[in-house]
Amino acid sequence: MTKEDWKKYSDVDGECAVRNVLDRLGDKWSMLVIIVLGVEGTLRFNKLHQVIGDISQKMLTVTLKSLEADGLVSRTVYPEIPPRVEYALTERGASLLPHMEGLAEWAATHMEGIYASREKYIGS
Amino acid sequence: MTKEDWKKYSDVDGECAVRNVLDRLGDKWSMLVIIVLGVEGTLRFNKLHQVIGDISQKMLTVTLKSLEADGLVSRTVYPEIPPRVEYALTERGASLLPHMEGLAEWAATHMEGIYASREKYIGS
DNA sequence: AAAATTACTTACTTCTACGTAACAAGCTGA
DNA sequence: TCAGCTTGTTACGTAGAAGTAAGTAATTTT
Repeated sequence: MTKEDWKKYSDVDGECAVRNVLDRLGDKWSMLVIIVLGVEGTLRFNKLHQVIGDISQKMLTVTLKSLEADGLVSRTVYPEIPPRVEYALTERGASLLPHMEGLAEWAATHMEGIYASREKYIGS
Repeated sequence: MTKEDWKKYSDVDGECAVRNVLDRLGDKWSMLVIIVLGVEGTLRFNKLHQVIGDISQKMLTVTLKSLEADGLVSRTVYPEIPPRVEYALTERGASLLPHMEGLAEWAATHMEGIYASREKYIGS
């Protein structure tokens, strides 16, 4: 990726597609949902809720909707009573997994040093 | 990365180091600042401000401080008048660059399909 | 007839990230 | 003497992100 390629990521005109796409993944839960679906495979709503643990029901639905809108997660409804809805990564969502794994591995590798830095740092 | 490895990323007890580290990078400006410093090399405050274009002065200082606290960016003050302060990536910050490039390339590749998905999607 | 199940929705409140604009320090050149 | 340069800080306000808790629908179980 060259210097020229990167120029376009600072959107002076407010129209940077890359930033627009990544902003959605930068919220509190999207990455985690993708990772969990990637690791566990297809999951129902309540199971997802239980695996993540500390997400509220509302934020789980909101996050899933946004991921579904972007075509990263598929939603399959089985018209039974009580209802059954299964969530899974789409191909596009799965293609994102390696990058998230890369980031997470980086974080796991460096977190000790980062914590040490934070403690030493005296903000003005 | 195995299933067991990922288990720890859902922090039921509120203590997930990976999430703690990545949360700082998920804000509006951190990734962009790292990318710009990675591409352009060492930069002074005002130059950084000008290259990014649409960041406020306050958010640039806040973002830089947080990156400095985490040891991702170095800050060098030259005691001159008017002052000169240079920012650059540390080794740790530079080690993050490939992952960001990976993400950005993924976004550039998929943004067209994602935009199409968003338009087709009818949220309830 | 009451309670449980599943997958949500809605209303309300709280929190925090971010933006704007003014001010500050300390020397320099007009 | 006074505006101007660079790198910030401070006070203040707001929009949107996120949390809480209750409600809903349709059916089976007790």
